[in-house]
Amino acid sequence: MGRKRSNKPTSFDIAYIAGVSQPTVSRALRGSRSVSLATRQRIEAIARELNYSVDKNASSLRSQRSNTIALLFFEEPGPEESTINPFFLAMLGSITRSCASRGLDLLISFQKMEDDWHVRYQDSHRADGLILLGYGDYTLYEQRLTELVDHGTHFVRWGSVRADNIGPTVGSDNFGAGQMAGEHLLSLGRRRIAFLGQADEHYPEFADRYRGLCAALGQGGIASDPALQCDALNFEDAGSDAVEALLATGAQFDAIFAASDLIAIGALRALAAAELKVPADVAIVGFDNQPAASMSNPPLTTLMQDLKAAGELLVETLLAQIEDRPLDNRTIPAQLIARRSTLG
Amino acid sequence: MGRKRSNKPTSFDIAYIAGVSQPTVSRALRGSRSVSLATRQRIEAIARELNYSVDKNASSLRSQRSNTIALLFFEEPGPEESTINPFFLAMLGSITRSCASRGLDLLISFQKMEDDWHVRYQDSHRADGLILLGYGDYTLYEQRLTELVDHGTHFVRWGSVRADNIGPTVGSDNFGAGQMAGEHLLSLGRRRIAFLGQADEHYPEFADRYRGLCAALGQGGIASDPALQCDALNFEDAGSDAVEALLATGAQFDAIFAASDLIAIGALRALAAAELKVPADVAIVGFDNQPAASMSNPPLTTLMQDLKAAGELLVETLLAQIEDRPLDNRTIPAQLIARRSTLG
DNA sequence: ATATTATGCGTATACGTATGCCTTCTTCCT
DNA sequence: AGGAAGAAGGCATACGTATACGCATAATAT
Repeated sequence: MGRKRSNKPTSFDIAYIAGVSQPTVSRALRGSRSVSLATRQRIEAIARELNYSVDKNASSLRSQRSNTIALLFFEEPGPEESTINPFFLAMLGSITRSCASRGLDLLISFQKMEDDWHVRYQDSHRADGLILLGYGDYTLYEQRLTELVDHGTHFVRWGSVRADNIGPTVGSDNFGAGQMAGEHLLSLGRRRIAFLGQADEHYPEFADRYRGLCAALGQGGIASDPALQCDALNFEDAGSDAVEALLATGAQFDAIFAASDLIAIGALRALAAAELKVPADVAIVGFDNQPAASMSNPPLTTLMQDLKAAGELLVETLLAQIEDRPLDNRTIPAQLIARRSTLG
Repeated sequence: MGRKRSNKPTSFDIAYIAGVSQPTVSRALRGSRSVSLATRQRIEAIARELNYSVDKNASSLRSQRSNTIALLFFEEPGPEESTINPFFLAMLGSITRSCASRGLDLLISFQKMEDDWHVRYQDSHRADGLILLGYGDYTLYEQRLTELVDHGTHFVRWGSVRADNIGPTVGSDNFGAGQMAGEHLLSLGRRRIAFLGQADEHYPEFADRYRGLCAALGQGGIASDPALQCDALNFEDAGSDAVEALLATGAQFDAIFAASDLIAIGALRALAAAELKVPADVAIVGFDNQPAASMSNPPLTTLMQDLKAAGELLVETLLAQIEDRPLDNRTIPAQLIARRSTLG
């Protein structure tokens, strides 16, 4: 039965007990070299005994550094209101761990791209920097990013890594992954490969995947047929709609590369409805290796991104940005997970 | 091209421009009634124009209230290191939104139950309170909870709602849900229903579900057979192991109620391996309505918890706790989602 | 008319820490 | 021995806000 209103010990209390001044306590606990080893150990012992912990608000206020970063998810433009992209959710785990291992606190928030999210974090000293996750309308996104840069706000973004990006960006090697998907399908003898996903520059990651696919086709001596590219945003119904549209055009195809697993799963549904066998009639490759990908019927061949590396790199890049260290955009390789949707 | 080092405006700047004192600015922006309407509006206009935002650290330090809550996930004791229980992940979305709508910041973190997680948040004024999510060894959990209570730390916990809980608890109506599962299976003519999941009081939620099932059986005039209860922790392999163990005993059963979808999916795998048809030979009901539940083969009948209500209630209860308002443990009803794993 | 209360705002200060600067005491070099 | 340089720590103060208190002026009561 402890007191309800425990008087939290301060650095002054410790100083008094240790017979030193408050600043010395602060220096000792922060590991300053100008405190003797003996003094520091004495102070540390007292701190431990009192169950002291540094007041975060005071510390952040004084040092103007919160050791906190904010993770902002942007909701998809798709129809579902409440569901969050599972890929980003998975990334959350990895980012959280990266922060924890560096002693950083992590603030998280979901935003609509249209909202004034940039206002809430920039000046309030809530966070030292932002990690931005989410696709969405790239034109609007670019505008926001420009505002952040102009304002001097620190941030990293997950997305398509290009030379002319606004602000530092970390992302998968989407081009390389698209190539792998293409090569995989070519090696299985497929020649007419459809791409389900936006291929325009408003959706740069999808576009990169498509360009990778085209590159693989080119190397295989096959011209890519624009009729086999079919727009789809990142949700399941978009996938089935796209397949239906493709079938309606009468286009011939023996494989599909879907820009995401969600799209691929929708596509599977539409193919089943059209009585097409997977992979006998149509082989299909997804992207993201979501949990659902191994549960689908048949299990989905897909491209797995290294989430652990991704989270690590995001945090590392953001810190570099905050501490004004030089930083280089970097790309994370993907890996093909072959399952029965292509292997049969 | 904004300045990199923008001199953030303070309440003093606003005061100067408005021709009032700094405290008046503070009062105006916080909506104190002791500032005249005219003055307040003038101040608000200036603040908007300067893009002013209250410094969170200073505000929290002075008021001793951070308007931040921390969400702590406890990792499963199971084998997977990096994966997070999808149910809690889904809850995250709902909690985030509840916080956002109340203007609260949300700090998140994953912990091992063994860690000293209670130290980091209690005194540092990082957060006003904690939301605890996760199962795990209940004995250890209880010990930690007692420490929190003794220390006067505010928290709410997701779990089994009982009269003798340590600290406020919000949870699904696991007993009622277990009953629904039982009634559903009984109504389909099943009589020998196995339960996969821990049924002892170290895992109170699973135990509640089991008791609910037994109650339904009792009302149907059927004695529950202890031989049909088979321990399983919350991961996939536990489900298949349990089914294999059950089959090995030679026990007869025509239905399974699994304590979670993960367990159910593992069970499906083992049943398929044993060449048992679902639902013809064995009907199966899961719990959680995870995304994967609709993807399995056959799609899984399961119990859906109202996550939106859950998040809302967790936050509401925590705030009540923080503000010392009276609070009552409350329970959230579940809903049965019937799919082909029972309907055929 | 005087006593009373409410309104609107300024004064002073506290919240708890981190850091620039200065002082003291050693140590070491020439 | 004298002075320079380094080690260890104290002193003063700043970070930006919120709030207890007091003081006018105005409104109301008696």
